[in-house]
Amino acid sequence: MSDQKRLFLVDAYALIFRGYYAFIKNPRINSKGEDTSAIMGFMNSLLDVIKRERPDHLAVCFDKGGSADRVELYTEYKANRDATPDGIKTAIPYIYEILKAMHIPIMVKEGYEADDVIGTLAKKAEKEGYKTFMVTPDKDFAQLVSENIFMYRPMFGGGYETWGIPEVQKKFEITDPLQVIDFLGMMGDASDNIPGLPGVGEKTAKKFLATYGSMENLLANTHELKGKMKEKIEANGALGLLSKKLATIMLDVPVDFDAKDFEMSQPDIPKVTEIFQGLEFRRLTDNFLKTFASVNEATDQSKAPSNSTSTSNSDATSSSNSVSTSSSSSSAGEGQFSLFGGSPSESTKTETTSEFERNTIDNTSHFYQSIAPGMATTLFVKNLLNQTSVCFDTETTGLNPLIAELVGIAFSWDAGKGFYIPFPEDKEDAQHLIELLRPFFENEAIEKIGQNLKYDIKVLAKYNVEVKGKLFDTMLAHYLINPDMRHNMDILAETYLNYTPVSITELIGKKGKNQLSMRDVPLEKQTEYAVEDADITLQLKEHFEKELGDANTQKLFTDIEVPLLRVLAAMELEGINLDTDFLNSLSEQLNSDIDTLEKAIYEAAGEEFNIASPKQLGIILFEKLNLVDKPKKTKTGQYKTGEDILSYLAKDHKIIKQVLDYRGLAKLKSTYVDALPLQVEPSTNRVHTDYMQTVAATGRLSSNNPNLQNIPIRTERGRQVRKAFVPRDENYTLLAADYSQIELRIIAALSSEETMIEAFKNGEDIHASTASKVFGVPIAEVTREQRSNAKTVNFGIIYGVSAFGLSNQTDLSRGEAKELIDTYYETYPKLKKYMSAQVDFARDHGYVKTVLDRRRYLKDINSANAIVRGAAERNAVNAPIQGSAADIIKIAMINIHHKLSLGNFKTKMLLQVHDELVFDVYKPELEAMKTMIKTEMEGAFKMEVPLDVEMDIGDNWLEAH
DNA sequence: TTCATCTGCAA
DNA sequence: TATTGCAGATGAA
Repeated sequence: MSDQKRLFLVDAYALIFRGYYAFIKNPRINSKGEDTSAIMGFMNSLLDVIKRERPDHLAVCFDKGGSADRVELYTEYKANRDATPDGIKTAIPYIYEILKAMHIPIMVKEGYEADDVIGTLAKKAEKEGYKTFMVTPDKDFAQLVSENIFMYRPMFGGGYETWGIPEVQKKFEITDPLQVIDFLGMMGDASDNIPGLPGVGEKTAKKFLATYGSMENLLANTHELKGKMKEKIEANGALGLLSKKLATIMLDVPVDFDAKDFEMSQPDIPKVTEIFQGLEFRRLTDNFLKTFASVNEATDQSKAPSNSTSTSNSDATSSSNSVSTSSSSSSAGEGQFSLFGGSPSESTKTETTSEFERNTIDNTSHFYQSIAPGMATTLFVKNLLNQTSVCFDTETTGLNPLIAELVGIAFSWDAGKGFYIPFPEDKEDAQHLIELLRPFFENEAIEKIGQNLKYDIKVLAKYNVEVKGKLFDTMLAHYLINPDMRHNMDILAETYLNYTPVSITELIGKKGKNQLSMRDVPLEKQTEYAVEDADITLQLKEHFEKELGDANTQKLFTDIEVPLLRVLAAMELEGINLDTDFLNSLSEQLNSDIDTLEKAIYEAAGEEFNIASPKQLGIILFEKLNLVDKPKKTKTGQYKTGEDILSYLAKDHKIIKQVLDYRGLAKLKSTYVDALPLQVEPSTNRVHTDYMQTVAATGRLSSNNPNLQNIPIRTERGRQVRKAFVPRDENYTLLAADYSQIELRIIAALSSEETMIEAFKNGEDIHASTASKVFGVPIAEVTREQRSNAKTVNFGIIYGVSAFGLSNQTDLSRGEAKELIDTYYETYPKLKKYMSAQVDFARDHGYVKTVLDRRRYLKDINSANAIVRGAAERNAVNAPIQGSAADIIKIAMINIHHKLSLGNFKTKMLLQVHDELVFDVYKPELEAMKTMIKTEMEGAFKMEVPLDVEMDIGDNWLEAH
């Protein structure tokens, strides 16, 4: 490191936008209803830069009034930008105010963009011997990079990358950073509306630059090009030169660089604190205070380390002494920390080394420590067992719990403090170590806290360790607090603790080629990361425990979601047997049928093309064959070729049916027949789906890797796939049990619509019954078509269908559809009343709820935008119904799982498909299971309308229906 | 390689 | 201009 002075120039708007959108799924709203996401995001980045780099010179640059010069050159410049979101507009005055209070200079020049201001300042500073870092994610700045000017780019997932000349050369495949201008000029920039050369994208631009070096040289040598490309470029030379000008950052903005003005100085701490508190930034305030405390410290020492992590070694003997001391006086919870060397400062003073190296990460905000193997572990576990509530987090070699190996486990039971037990690679040693921890995990009296405990439970199950006792899963808690948001820990930490944890990407890199395994991460970093996660999770728990508040939500959490997590873990570990030979032979049949259709389609089209490409297919159908006068287009301007559109055209040309058939078979083959066998887990020879418990806003589960909730059933060909799902072996049979019309029963019960309730009580065919009533014919005389239309309305009602939607869905005209809906509501008046009551409830309370008081918040219910409001109103009706059905089957699953384990049955519950459960039934247990499952499912929730479960068994999933 | 779009499967 | 999901193929960047 040289003594060269360092200047940091921050591209304010770029970071503000970035910060704002980072929170877009979980916007930060304070108690005054202000959206503070943009301010928070920006301040996080700014403090992060200051903390990491401790710049001695710093300024923040804004745009003002756009670039007069560029707009003069090209009126369309940035013309297609969406309006700045309100959340950003309102943030700007605050950010100005904060920067002023922080004594950070704000650079802004009317009629210039921040790019130009930054560029000009960077070049001036360079002349005065400064090293400049441009803090921005915007790649356009790469053109300014020189020996003394760098880009300092925040990366997604945390961390920064610095781009110097070599990085820019590599990234853009050029020799001189100035060529970035030619690059941008050639390929254009959609976000700035810079046109670029038509038909030139990144690849071509790089190729051109490698050959010609510049835009001008390319245009002078177009004779060397050929074909369409030659024509296009020759015709658009002027456009290319214009684009280059637009992409050039100006270096002659009338601003002065006077080093004194840019020196970092002590902020007005009380003022900043006051503003932060007004905005309700609690953790950010702490972070701010700490950042400036450490900046001062660093300044004092003149040469500061680049981070605040320190390592020290100390021996196990000293800890063992402390252990005996404090376990004899194990009353005070706080005192137990003295086990491992007393207060942090005390522990770091210990300097004795031994083979038991210990890793202590200690800064002003936290104290994290890894536990050496041997004696220290035993002592640690002893301490662990004295706790009543502990947060833990497993670190493993991968995401698949069936094959993941433990790399370490972090524990925390006191905010800001925690411990990490690294695991040896050797399997026997690892098993030996986990045995030491078994008494903790299997202790019924200790509450276990975690984020996504289903994962940890599955990992530990592979080591034959059961996690017993009360559980608190922060992810599940937040799912109940606000199901529409996202629930990953990093976002929760940012939202609720104003804290940005070390991201996993920063630790092990992006997925793909060079991603590290957690094992390759140095112990110190593992400790910091893992314990931080446990620490944060613990703090989130404190937060959510209060926020779950409402007694009924507590109950839903404790009695449903948490117990269900164990049930799901068991089902996922169990997996299901798949007959891959069967699927392989199915694949071959499909192949030959697809081949035949393909040839027929090419024949009918008169040329070969990619049938699976909607773009190419659209051109064939609507431009070549001119099948429709005015084909519908998608919002991106492509022809719509969806099944609903094409099926109307089937009579016009034989190619349509062929295409539809082709699509059906190709879909079947690629999505199911060929994909499923690849999902068989080699170590178990079964398929293990992963149920997501916190994804669906209504309370449903979702399934992935693979998704076993969308296996075909409606078409003959498709349902063959179900034959591939088979029992464990010949001693077992598959049993499928599904709720009959559960959603309609729920809406009937919730609305107290007697007519419909009676029909269910009498065991009538509900769709025929509805048809009989709305069409005014005796139930025995209902035609097939009438029943089908009634069925469509019955389902449509649940989703809030319109006459338009219904007419699309059926053969009815718009008028007929409207009439049908009107008659429907006349037949079932209370249903209509119930629906408006739900919407009213949502307007008044901002949420709707299910039978178990699961809430869904509908922020758009009072929106001025009719489309947005309409969607919220449909949600107000649908969410309680779909959600209540989800609640009910969850109850059944928990009770059934409980009965299965109590009775030590060999029968296992394998799958859940929203209203259906699938079991691998041990044949001798069949009769008992039939009774038990039906009883539990039908008895899961009592309503005015009885629940009805249909079940069947078979040698595969299809037969079981 | 990554990402958005289109399409289509289930309840 | 019908709810909730997941995922494959394509094609642009």
